[in-house]
Amino acid sequence: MAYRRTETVVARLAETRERIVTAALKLVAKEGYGGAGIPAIAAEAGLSTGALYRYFPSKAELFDEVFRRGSQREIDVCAAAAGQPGPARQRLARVVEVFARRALKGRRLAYALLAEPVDPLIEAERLRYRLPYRDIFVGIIEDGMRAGEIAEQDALLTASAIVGALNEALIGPLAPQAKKTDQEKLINGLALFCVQALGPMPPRKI
Amino acid sequence: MAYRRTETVVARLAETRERIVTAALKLVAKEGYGGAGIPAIAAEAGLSTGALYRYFPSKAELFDEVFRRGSQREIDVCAAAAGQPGPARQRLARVVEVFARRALKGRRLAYALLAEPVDPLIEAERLRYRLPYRDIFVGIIEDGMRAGEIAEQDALLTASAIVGALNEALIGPLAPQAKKTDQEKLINGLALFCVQALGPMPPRKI
DNA sequence: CAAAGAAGTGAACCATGTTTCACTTCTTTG
DNA sequence: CAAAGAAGTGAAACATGGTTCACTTCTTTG
Repeated sequence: MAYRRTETVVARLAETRERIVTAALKLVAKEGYGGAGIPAIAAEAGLSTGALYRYFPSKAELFDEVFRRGSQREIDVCAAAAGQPGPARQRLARVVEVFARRALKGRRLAYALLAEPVDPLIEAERLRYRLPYRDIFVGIIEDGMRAGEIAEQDALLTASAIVGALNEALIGPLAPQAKKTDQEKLINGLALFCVQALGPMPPRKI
Repeated sequence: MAYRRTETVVARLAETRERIVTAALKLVAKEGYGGAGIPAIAAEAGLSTGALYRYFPSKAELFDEVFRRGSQREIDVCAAAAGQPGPARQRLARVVEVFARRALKGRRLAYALLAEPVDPLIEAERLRYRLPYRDIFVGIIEDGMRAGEIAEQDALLTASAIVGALNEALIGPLAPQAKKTDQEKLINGLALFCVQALGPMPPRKI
């Protein structure tokens, strides 16, 4: 027994792993998936292709983590916006605004995370990372129904539809070659769309 | 000059071309894109791989046509539904219902056309084939605005959002492994969502 | 029916990009 | 510092699947 992982080594390994994810994220944000092959990521992280495979068993698993990282902050911010007190419609509008505004700000990454055509393998990952958003909306809608602020409905359906609406409406403006549109108008329009989609205030129960 | 294309030959060529597209469509509908490689398509159409390339210069162009075919009937039906007389909201609801109902009926193909993860190359085609739907909705919305039935709004934005909402809400139920849900409920829910998203009837102009 | 032009064949080719592996370098321990 | 176990290297192997091409078969015309 002549070698054992020291704390130092463990820390360094963790740091390297971190560097890999960061490098991948950086490349994706800068050049899209086209520029984010394994050799490029490894180089960007400052290690060899082979070494990368000591940290991630496959590209798919690497990108699983890359998506988690790329999305987590956004999801957190949206969840926080959703958690603010207020009527359901207002909360929904806030989340939509926050989501759209941030996406438009970090265009390249948002495009990659939401819309850029990618390998089927990675696409499958990406679909999964929409679920948290859907769930945020489900929460708001259910709260609204409980509070009698919005009509009874299939919260999952409405929430899915909202997620789809946001994505699709943003694809165009997020595309790298898109010409600048009036972002605030877009954001407000989207928020209005989503809030209205919930339907009118239901008649008060007696 | 010892050979020229006879009418007969021209007809046969056209027929072969047709067979290729049909074969591709059939394979996609049956097994998804996984089963729809060039060799498989050629075999299904009853000719060799090489021959196929006399009809289509590349896979992308073949699939361009495959999408056109796969979508055209659906688009036509939706356009017809959109063309029926009536107030904009009603027309929108009709289109949504028709679209969703037909998608749920031809699940496998609809899934392939709308949602299945595919090569980036093909994904790009697919994005293009959403535009006709968007344009149908744009038409309805603009009519509605002109008629004072719905509030002034960015028709392109609303239409895009509707397309996205439909797609996303259908992905789950269309997925091959999805368990059956109450389709009519889904369809009605979607129609309601979309109609409500247009906003309330604006106050009459004086 | 011979010549010419076109269509058809399918195995080989190629491009792309992931994954492996024999080898080197580094780190730890007795 | 020698031995052992890990981590790192990077060129080569591999996998996938679209595309090509030298050759064969078919069709037309004089």
